Amino acid sequence: IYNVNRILNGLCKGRHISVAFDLFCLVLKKGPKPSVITYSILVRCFCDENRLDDAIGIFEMMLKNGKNPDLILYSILIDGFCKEGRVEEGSQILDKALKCGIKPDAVVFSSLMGGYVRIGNVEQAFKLFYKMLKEGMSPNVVIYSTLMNGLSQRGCILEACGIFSQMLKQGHEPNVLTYSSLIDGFCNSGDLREAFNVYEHMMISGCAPDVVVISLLVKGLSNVGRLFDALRFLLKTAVEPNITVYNALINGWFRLGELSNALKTCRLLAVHNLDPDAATFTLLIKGMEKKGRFLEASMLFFSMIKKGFMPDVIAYCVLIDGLCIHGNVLAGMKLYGMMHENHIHPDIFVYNVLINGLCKKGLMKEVPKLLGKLLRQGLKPDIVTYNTMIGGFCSLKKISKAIGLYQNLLREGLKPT
RNA sequence: UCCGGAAGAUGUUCUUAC
Repeated sequence: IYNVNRILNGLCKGRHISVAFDLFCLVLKKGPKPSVITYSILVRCFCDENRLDDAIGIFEMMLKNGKNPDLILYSILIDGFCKEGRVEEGSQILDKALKCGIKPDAVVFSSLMGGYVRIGNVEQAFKLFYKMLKEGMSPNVVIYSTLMNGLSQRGCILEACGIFSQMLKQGHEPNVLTYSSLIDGFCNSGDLREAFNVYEHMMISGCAPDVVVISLLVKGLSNVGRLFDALRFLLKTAVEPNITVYNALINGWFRLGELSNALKTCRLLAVHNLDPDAATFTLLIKGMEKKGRFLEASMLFFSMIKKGFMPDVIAYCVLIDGLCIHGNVLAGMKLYGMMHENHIHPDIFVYNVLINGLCKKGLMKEVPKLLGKLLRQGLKPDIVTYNTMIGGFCSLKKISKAIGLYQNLLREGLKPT
């Protein structure tokens, strides 16, 4: 079974899910008897594919076959739920594990904390952190970095620094991920000087920056219009930039409205043997829209398809938005239909963009149809949806309708912005 | 003789009062 597990794991890591599953079924029938690790590999595999139901299915099959899950298997499941944003269910799984006498370790805590950070609930992540301390566990660098990351992306850079020094005091060595959280935090709070100080510091401490760190700094400079500083920085660093770094530059040029420099940067990609990705196309589409060049935006979208890139949900969203803002909601709806044909599931952003298009045209009667569709898809109107509709009713002077919606959103537990 | 588990980067929607 040891060797079977190795093969299974290889297949899963290589995303050959159906082959892996066939092998698994074969093993179930003909032996050798699968171990907890065998099941764990499959559970992990389905979690990575966002197929939590199937993951649970394997888990239950294992129970039926008389095996007891261990800490790592629980950890895989918990992490799977957390990564899907279903942290509460993740912690329910932990409760189950506790009842079986399994003690969570730092990995389990970090999964849950990461899950809370992902849904924007840093407070809850901290509660878990304190719980760890109370239980006498010592947090490791992953735990600290997760917290720092949550704080940084919330704009709480001072608190992130506090956690950082706490980590140092406990004798933990920061790594490149730890530093990147700090750098991101300083960039987001507009303190590029400090961001670069951290960068210098990490290099002096013998921690080599990677392309993510470079991209953070390039983004930081680009987003405040310091494109030439960004370029100068790229020349100095030994790290080979990737497409994400170039996209940050392209974004920066577009923010400045410098279409020609944005396009020049795109042409540089070929020189450096880099291929544009979906984000590159989206940036270009959006950039064209900002210049009012809607036809070219649409053409880019279709040339993207011609070049073999399937537009993702964000690319659709940007183009639909452009069309709607341009007043062509009908074309937007057409693209919305096209998404279904291509098996791209519209998300709440797409619906908000379409609803915005309808509201701006005063077509409030059409909105409920879209609401019905998003609900049937298992989506929920968010605060942006409500704001958009409220704005639509207000501009039609239908204040009572607007107030009705406002009360509705409060009832849904949404926070007005 | 390490068969399974955790953290970081680019693109999208509403609002944001001179």
